Amino acid sequence: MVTMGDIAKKAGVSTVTVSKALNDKEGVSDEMKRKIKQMAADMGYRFHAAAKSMRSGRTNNIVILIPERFAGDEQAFYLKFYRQIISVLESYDYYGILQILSSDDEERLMLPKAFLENRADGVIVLGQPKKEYIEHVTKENVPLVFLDFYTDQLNADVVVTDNFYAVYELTNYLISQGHREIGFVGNVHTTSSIQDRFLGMYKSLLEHRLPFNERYLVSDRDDAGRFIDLVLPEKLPTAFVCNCDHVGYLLIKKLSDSGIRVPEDCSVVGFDNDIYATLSTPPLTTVEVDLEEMAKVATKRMIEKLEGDKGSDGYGRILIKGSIVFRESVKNIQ
Amino acid sequence: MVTMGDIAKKAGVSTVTVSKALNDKEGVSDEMKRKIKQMAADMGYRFHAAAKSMRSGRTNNIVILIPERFAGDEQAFYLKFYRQIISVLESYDYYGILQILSSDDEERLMLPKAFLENRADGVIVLGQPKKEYIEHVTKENVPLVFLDFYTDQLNADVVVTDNFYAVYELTNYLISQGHREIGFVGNVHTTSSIQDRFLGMYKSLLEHRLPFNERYLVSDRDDAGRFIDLVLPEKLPTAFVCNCDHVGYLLIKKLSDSGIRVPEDCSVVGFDNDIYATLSTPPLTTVEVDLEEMAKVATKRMIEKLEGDKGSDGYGRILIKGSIVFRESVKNIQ
DNA sequence: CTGAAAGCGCTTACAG
DNA sequence: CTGAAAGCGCTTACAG
Repeated sequence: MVTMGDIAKKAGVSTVTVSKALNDKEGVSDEMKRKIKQMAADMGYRFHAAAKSMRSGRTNNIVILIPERFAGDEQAFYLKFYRQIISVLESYDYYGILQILSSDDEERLMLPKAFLENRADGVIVLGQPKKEYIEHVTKENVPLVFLDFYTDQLNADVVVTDNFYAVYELTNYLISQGHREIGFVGNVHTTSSIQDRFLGMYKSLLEHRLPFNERYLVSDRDDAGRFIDLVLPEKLPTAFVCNCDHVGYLLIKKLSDSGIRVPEDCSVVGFDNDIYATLSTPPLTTVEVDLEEMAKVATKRMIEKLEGDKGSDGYGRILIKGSIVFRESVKNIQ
Repeated sequence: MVTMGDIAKKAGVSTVTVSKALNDKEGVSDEMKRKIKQMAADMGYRFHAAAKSMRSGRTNNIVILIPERFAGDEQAFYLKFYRQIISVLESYDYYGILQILSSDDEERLMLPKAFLENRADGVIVLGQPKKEYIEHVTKENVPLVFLDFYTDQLNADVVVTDNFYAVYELTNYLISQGHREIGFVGNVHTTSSIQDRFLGMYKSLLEHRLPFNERYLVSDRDDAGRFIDLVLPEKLPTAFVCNCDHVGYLLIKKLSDSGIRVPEDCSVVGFDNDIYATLSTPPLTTVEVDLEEMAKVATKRMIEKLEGDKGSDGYGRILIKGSIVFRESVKNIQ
């Protein structure tokens, strides 16, 4: 291993000078800097993060903590999220250490091991852990950002997609296409995302002074989150808002099997713009979440906290806008 | 921050004793160990990875390097792979730092930054980079394991799925179901995986003294890997081996559109057992790759290299068996 | 069983 | 513009 000391010896200077030169600090002549950098390159010198970290007390690593049950998802949504995050981190010279939060560790309120070993400066929690876990981790002295879920903890930084507003807009669109009888597919008691999506639809109906018919509320999963068979109401609305594309896909299958054509007899919209939106026939009008922007905002927030621009104190809940993707699953029935 | 020194002061011993106690080394009375551990817990002591790393010269971090073009994949196959790897790493008290290899860095033969900064002890390359990159990285003094692709570098550790043998078995199965005219869908010049899958089929045909009809070879993508429209041969074989499920899915669509029923008129098999295998009608008989085992073997190999059980020297190419998943896309035509 | 000393590779604060 | 000294938190090798 080549150290600054080795370069110093060879160059006939002190390690202090080498350190200054390689870090482009003042107090070394340009000529000397050039020479030292050249030597470092020739000798295959590599920085030693641990030594730097010892002095600064910072590691430039961030833990990304994903509860186990979200990391097994077929579509790897959270892993894609993680991939966005590390790209942003890298642009700030940070690294992201992924840790999966096992249900065991979640139960026992264990902080991520990488953080406990001082391998990381902060933790981005990606996906909603149990309430007690959130409370516990908030109490510890851990720089935290919560990503993609709410919490009612006051002293928390939260970045979420604007579920509410996106479905509000989506429903406005349905109404602009002449729909007055609108249903919702989803169990509003499983996650706050689904609940907010439901409420977004509800707000749009309220604003247009349209009633919501409880019989048009179709559950798609049990309270534990497992999909159940969809039960269609006897009389159908002219359009369904589905809480996600996967369920939109299943609903269209169900409707087709009953001889009901989409969108001719019934319109359907989804949420996520994932693979199910393009695989269904017809492809779904849906909402695309802005993963990249969410990752960017959450990461920036974390780095602000760590590098302590003290002006940017206080906590915040940041909502990131999604965008509607128009496809062929909605009919204008005006 | 609490240090060993703080604990030592409070306990009235030296840091050496604290270090020994917390690391469960010999030379401290059980009574004292218990007391020190209790104090450490009470005081919220956290290990300091950087300090340990300075002495040992090791970080217990591994870089997982994925070329950019594999990390954008819709199904996030490589990210799922990464997720398996970190689970194995964690069980050995290691951490995985994901780095995406940009085409720029690939062109300029840049080693992953986390490695250059001595943040990691080794690199697992996941997914095939350019030939020049592989050559360069092999020459540098980096502990390396290549995962999920071949290289003709002799001094390399390689862990791949046994594409060849799996498709050989899959084709044997087709033949056992009475098929004699068997086609292949895939461009054999894009990746070594596809090539090996083709050769596995070919071996099975050879063994059964069946000819391979060049007209049954259907290309599915251009040499750059982009999907192209499938062109069916005028006369169809009784079965097609597809190089992946996605193409199997597309082929079945194509056949259905031409009024050809699967499996009644033509059987189809795929590879990967991904979402396309279950989404196609009928669902595909296919090969499931053993991600978990591959991750386990690759990770173990890396740790062996680092912890230098010198007996386990030398390099190897390790093939991991997949398994056939039987579904409804093959007809017995005996 | 316990501890004083040295050192891992670097940077900061100070002196020249 | 350059460098000697101290220290970041820990562990190893040695002495008692």
